[in-house]
Amino acid sequence: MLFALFIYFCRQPYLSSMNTLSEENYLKAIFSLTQKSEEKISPTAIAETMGNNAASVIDMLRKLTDKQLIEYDKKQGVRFTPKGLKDSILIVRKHRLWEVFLVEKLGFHWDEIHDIAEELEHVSNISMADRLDKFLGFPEYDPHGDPIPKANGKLPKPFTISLTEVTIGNTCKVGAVKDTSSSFLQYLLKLGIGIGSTIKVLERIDFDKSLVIQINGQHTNTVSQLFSENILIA
Amino acid sequence: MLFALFIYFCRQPYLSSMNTLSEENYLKAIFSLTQKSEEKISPTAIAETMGNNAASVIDMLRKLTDKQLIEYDKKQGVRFTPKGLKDSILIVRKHRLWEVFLVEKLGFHWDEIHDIAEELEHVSNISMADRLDKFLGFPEYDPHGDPIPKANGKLPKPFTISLTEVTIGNTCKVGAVKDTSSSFLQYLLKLGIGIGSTIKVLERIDFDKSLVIQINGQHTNTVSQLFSENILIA
DNA sequence: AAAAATAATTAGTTATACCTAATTTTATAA
DNA sequence: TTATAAAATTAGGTATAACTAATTATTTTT
Repeated sequence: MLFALFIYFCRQPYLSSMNTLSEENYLKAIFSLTQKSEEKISPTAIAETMGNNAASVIDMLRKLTDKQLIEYDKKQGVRFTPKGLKDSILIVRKHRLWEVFLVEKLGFHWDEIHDIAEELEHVSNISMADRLDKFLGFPEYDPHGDPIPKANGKLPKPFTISLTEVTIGNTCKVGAVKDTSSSFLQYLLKLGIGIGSTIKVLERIDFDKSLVIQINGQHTNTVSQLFSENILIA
Repeated sequence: MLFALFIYFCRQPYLSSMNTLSEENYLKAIFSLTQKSEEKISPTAIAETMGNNAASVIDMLRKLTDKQLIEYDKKQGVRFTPKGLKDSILIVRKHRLWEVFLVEKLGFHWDEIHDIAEELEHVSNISMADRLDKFLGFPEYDPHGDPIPKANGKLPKPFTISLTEVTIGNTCKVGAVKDTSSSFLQYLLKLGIGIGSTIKVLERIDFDKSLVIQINGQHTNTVSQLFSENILIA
């Protein structure tokens, strides 16, 4: 009898250990917001990153709270529970590992991989991430230069200094791109800029803060401020 | 005006070129039934393979018919349209290629891969199958010995002759397993039998049609009729 | 401090894909 | 041929996860 009660009270939280596709996408969006800024995470902000409706977000926040993946109140915004953080990091880990796979093993270009990895990241096998990690040789950064969470959840140091901050005359290497939209990535491809490319900053135009840069010691180009802000140096 | 009408009438069938997860699972189930026997494919049979309800199947058959993936009437059962067949074969192709990947590249055992491949097979990028195929060296058979459809939709010859048909005293090689359940695959693992293993049939027991076999020229074992029926020889 | 704007929330609706139960149709056996 | 069983189908319902529109809270501006 007592045992039955025990079972009864243990049911709820442990039963729902797996997350739905939709839940995973919310976790990912919330995680991405925690990385992007220090501000509190609001339903509206989540709706924006997910391209959906705040009302839908509210619904889901209730669900994620019930599953003890997040805590939410209007004052503090959304915050992860330890379990929620762990789950989110695993999704990001899988996403970025699959991106490496798609580029290194299947020969996709870096502007094609995001959407594919969005599908692959949800594959639920428990040892998948670790096996993939090993197979790929434990890469630290994905093809956009984003740090890949380790098996223990730790993230390698992300690149944070943008091309706008490089002193005139200095040379640097591209560590990551901030914007990962196809249009930006394809433009970079056209300019011959990729992760590891060498960029020498020749001149800064005061008028609009555009930069004249030399790419891989070869051709020079003028690039906009927006462009420079989205190049992070190694 | 006429043009607007043209657009209007063209909408429906072409709009819905991508299939949902659920639709893909039905296509796969129907395909698997076409491979297994010559009988007409009934809603009940589909419900059985999918482990769901015949009423649900009827619903989906209507949807797949609307999308021009199948044709269905009670007399003839379910049959693919060319488009439906093409889509199904692509799913099977992806499933089996991913299975090869999971075993060859990630080191999974053959009893672990089915469910993972069920998730991977739905990844929708148009060049995924072909890139994966190339990366894996264009394998002809998956880790269970099932033929992998080629890019043009053609299937390599499947293995059809079971161990029950091997003459006493003869030696054969395992080409495929019919049953791919974990319990069977794990038992085979325990016996040291895999694809390519050598089996010599030493004796047939009249009473229950069990076989005494020698595995890889080493140890001998007695196996049931059900067991032998599920080993297909190369 | 009141008005206006923005954000959060609720209420009610929709589509998908499943379900059960009841009914109709078809096939099989008496 | 009729009774019975099995299969197909319909009707109606559920959960998920989205939506719109309306309402309530909270900020911001005046």
